[in-house]
Amino acid sequence: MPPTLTVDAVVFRLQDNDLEVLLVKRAKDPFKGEFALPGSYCSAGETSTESFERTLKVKAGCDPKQLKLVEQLYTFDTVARDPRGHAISITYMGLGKDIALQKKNATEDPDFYSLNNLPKLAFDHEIIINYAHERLRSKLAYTNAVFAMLSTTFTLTELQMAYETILGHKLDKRNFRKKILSYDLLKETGEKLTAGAHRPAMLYMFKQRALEVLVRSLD
Amino acid sequence: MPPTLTVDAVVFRLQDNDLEVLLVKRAKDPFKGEFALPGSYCSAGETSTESFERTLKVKAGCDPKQLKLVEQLYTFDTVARDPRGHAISITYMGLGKDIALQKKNATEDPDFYSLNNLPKLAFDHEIIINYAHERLRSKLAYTNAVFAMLSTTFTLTELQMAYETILGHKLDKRNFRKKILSYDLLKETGEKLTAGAHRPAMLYMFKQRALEVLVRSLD
DNA sequence: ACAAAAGTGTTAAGAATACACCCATGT
DNA sequence: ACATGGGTGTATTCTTAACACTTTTGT
Repeated sequence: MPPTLTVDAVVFRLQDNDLEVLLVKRAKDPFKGEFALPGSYCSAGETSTESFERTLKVKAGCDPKQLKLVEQLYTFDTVARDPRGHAISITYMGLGKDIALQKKNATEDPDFYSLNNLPKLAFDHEIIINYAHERLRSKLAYTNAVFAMLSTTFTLTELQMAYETILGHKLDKRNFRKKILSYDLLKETGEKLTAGAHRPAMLYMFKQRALEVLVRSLD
Repeated sequence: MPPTLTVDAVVFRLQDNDLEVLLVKRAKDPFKGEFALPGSYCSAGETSTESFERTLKVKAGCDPKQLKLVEQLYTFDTVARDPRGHAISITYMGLGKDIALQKKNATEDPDFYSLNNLPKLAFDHEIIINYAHERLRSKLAYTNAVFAMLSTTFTLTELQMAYETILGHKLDKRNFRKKILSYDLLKETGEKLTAGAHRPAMLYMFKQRALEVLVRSLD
């Protein structure tokens, strides 16, 4: 008799220089009406990645193809975690940009909420979100993972702001540019972005929009 | 109907400047008689850590209290992973020193095997072992995790050899000593170890025999 | 006296940090 | 002409890496 197996999804996006996470309002007890991460039971014949994708579609009206990076986080289990009894939850983190939610197809009223102002959460979901945030922060330092949270093209200032938002502190402009360019991850598009009464900014793109691990760190 | 949930254990020890992993010979099909990581089904009412500990006791005659550090690795799942059908495996890594195996109480003939000379393994267990080895290598660089694989007291040469064995390459003696001492993790015991026709070596111990995360890396 | 491992410092190269002004544009 | 964000370089400190000889012991 195996324990109950569930999947929970931590989906992050950047919006207005804020890091936001996708939450739903639970349709059923326990914690009915409270905020929670989208989650559901795993079914036989389904990998946990497939359960993750199904959960996003059904519970949050979110097409998982919009996520540019998905990574398994950790498998949480304690007997007391879920008031219904012993549950084991495999958690995944997904990152995207401009993630659309088809609320009319979603069963649990999904929306994004700023990490700086989280509502009270069901289960141990606040712990899971903090774990995911910490993982994301540390990945920024040794991978190109930000690509998943930006448009295809972006200015160096936008890139720096993404880092600052996720890390939670300011970075030095000259040092940041020197370092990120030294990694040879970016290429100039040749296009410029004119955005107001000031000098236009060069638009860059990542050479690879797939996860790359760097030798030295960036923080 | 949830998928089958199992736990697999990767237990490492250092022996004669070799990194060794605990393997069993499977008592039952599938893969009967082949080498595998100790593993079993999770039961309801049991956390996965408890399943891990029970597995070690029953399958490998290994008292889990001998492990000085235990860490969850990853949850592997693919439909094809186990010929019996869909299985999900939560994997744990355990580290110890002088790990005793009570073979007469073990159901599956446990023993340690060098990572440099692994037999053919059942399931995807070779992948899991490589994943664990990689995790261990990277943990050496930013934590004091080696403590779990050494005696309470040790010489700096022993410590360096532990690093070299796990990392798989030589380190510079003077730089290694300078760096490891600069972290302030070690204290001199005042005792010396006389071990042959040469100058005796100072014995050190870790100030904390629990996981600590360092600011800068050691490699 | 010799063999064997323990112990020890310096120099050079590279990486990280701190820091301030000119440039291109819109109004 | 002025306000706004874009773009750039240097000096200092810290970290890493390379490298060889003396010390203490047992036989």
